[in-house]
Amino acid sequence: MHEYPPSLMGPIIGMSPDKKADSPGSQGMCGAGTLPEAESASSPLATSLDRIGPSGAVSRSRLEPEDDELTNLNWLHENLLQNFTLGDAQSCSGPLFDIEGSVGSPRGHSLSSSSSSVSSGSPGSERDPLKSKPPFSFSLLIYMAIEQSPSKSLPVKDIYGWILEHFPYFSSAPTGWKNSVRHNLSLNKCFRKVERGLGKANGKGSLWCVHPEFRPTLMQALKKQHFPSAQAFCTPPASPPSASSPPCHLFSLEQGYSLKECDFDAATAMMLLKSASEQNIDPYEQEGPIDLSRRDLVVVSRDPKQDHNYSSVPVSPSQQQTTGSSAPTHGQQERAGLANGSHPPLKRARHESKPDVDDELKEAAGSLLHLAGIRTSLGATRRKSRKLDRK
DNA sequence: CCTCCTGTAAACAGAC
DNA sequence: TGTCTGTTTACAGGAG
Repeated sequence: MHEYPPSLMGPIIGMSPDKKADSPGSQGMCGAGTLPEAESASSPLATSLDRIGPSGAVSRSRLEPEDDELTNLNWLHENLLQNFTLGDAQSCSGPLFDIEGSVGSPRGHSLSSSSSSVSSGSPGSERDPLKSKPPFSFSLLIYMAIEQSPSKSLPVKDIYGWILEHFPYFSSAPTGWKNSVRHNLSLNKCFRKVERGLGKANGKGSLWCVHPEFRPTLMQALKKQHFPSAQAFCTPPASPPSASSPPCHLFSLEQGYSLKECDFDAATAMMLLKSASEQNIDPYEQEGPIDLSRRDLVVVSRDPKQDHNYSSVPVSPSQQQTTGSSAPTHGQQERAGLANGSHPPLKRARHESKPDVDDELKEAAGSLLHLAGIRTSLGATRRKSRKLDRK
């Protein structure tokens, strides 16, 4: 049985119907939402949005690294991953992992029938990475998008943009994926809605951010999700890959990034590390606004207990531990249970076994550090400064 | 076979 | 009014 963290599993989800109660009127603490929109009047999220075209098209790829983004995926991609591209990756030979994991896609069905489903194509046939379906679930895509944003929060539109930018596959996919994204945001507990200041004056909708409590989970899921089949080829994080003896399996990202999947895993580790370090300063654990650097954001629903559920049945923490047995229908149990955090006992327990997660985090972080130190001194430096910034 | 997770479609309401 | 956003329900398919 795979160990997808329950929280990541499906309707891991986060917002509960209570969410509705959260809406404008009852946004509780955040409702006030009227944060001093310190931001450039034009955009509360200027730091992140200003790089995004009006149409939502993100032009972040050419991103000039921002101090603010020291820990986000941008630098990771740019520095860590790209280094791989420029580095020995090219000299590597071996199975080319397309984005779908040609060696065995974890998930068979493609996003859409129209997709240039690599899996359906004969080997060797058009395996255009740019058109391949990402090996990540929407949850992870969203997660990455949010995490890589300077403010650690993005409006759906920007999430779309990020996904489109990094996974061109979606640009040619039916728009249904957007629905899926929204669906995920709403359902997935890992994501929390944040109210923008100025009463949405700067755009529709709210900002979405990752619930800190689920970061490790997401990290883990990310780590596990990208190439399940590839793990067999990869050296476990425990043994930090050295520059000289890393498994050489190429993994081509849509953007043209080419990296060894093991390295990619290391990238994940990067995130893990970052995540771990950020846990202590997570906005959610603060009394104030969610973002350390941005006080213009207000958590719409920050209570981890304020779980999402389809059935509108509030679940108390204690219930979360024991529920899962009194579910109506299969489907509903599935959803209500996961959605509202009342994961089935087993899963719930798994999710709560933080020590395990921590170990994983540490383990991954360990290899990550090696990689960071060896391959991306810049990244390390940035992360460091980022940390300082946060303080 | 069953359960769970994920993706997709669709309906609907509210906000802009 | 049309579009976007957010929520919810339902269902299908794959994996464990």
